[in-house]
Amino acid sequence: MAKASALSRRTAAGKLRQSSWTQDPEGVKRDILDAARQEFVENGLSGARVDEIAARTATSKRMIYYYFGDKEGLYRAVLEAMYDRIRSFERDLDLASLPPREAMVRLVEFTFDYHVDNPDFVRMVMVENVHHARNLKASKTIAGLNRSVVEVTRETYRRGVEAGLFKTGYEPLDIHLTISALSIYNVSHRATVGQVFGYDMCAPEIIARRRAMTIEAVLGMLRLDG
Amino acid sequence: MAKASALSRRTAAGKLRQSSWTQDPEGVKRDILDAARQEFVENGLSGARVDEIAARTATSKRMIYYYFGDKEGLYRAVLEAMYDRIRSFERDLDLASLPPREAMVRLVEFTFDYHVDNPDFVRMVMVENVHHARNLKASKTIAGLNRSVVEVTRETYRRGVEAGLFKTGYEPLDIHLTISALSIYNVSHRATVGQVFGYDMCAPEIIARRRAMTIEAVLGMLRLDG
DNA sequence: GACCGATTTAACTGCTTGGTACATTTATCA
DNA sequence: TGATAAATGTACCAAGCAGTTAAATCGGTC
Repeated sequence: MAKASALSRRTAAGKLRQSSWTQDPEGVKRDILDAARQEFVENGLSGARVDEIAARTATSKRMIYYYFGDKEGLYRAVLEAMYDRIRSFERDLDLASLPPREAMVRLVEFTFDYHVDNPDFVRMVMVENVHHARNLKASKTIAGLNRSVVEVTRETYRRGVEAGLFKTGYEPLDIHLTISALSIYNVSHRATVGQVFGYDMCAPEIIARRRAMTIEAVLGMLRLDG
Repeated sequence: MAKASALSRRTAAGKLRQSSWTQDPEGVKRDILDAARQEFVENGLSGARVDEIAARTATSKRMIYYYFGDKEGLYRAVLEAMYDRIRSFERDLDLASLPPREAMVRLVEFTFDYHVDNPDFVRMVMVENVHHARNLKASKTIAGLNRSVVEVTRETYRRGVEAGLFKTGYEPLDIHLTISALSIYNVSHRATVGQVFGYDMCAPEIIARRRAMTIEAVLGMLRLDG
């Protein structure tokens, strides 16, 4: 496939090999991580095959073990890279400048869109849950990371309550979980929903509809008159 | 463990075996399905080991292949049994006798509680999604099954709209998916939420809180004044 | 220009694991 | 009671697969 791209150094049939290559640790690592992400996302942790990951790279299996130790180490590296990415995105949110209600809507939209746009992340989280978050536990980097979203939620909710717009008494984390649940489901359960109900959750108009409903649900939950 | 129960016929150390056993096809099948469910729920499809399943039964590995063909056949059988169970539960719902709003609340409560009470089902669905619902596709039994919940949702929603209680314009299936999303998440994402936020989604008081919020969110979404 | 650690290749290994061959026992029924 | 089919136990196998060995090559340094 796209193996003969940037890192191309393989010969056609193994013969005639020019036996010349350039050192590129970072490039090789990125190449491996990329191939691994695809494979883990596609087949899960147990379902993924190291040989298959190696085949997807421009390098060899040996390098996987050289840089990542073992299969789980590689998996953990992929997981960490994904969480890093979501953290960097969260910084872009600037809700303080918006009035509470609009800020909350934007927070929901952001969360919803992030999951739609990053199905790989959703699937990795799913896989991680199947494995009881064992590798999340083992990772030092990730601990105390996602807290920031909760802080943003807390602040937005607080302002809304203060302005007399939102019902009081909720835990900010619970609000975040509600938003998460409604956002993740549409991606994580595409396959079974598609199969059982014949409903294509990839279709743009359906995604748009579920997005609107998610906003309504969250605002409805927070609304005062009940 | 509980291996030496109803089907007990194993000798202590293999020696001294009395070489006497009774035929019990249905019992053996149930025994295998039970052991398989535990293993698949615990480790997923690829992560599950046939030898481990056999070890959990009172019978031998040979019987698994005798009755279920191969690993995937066994997995499919477990999946089908789970969907059978949820279908039988759905019959217990009698919402027609309740006013629309109360009926909707009860529907949400039922769905929420079912998932909390059947984490195995939730995990199997998760595993199935990791595998792109490939086995759901392969199963004849399951197709056109879960439709009944949607019909119940449709009818309840219709009555609510007619009574001037609910906002118009929603798809019944979308309402069901919203309820499902909020119900499933608390079970399916226990591990990662527990790890990332230190939040114990098994704790009764937290479950109760999320249950209440789920009801609020769904009713809030359906409410007229917006 | 030779030395050295970092990087990379190619071939290999041994255990795991899904699946099977074959013998044996149990129930059925003529 | 003895023939036959269904059910079960035991031992085994071959492929799959994570992980390794050993040697070669590269990039810099003195």
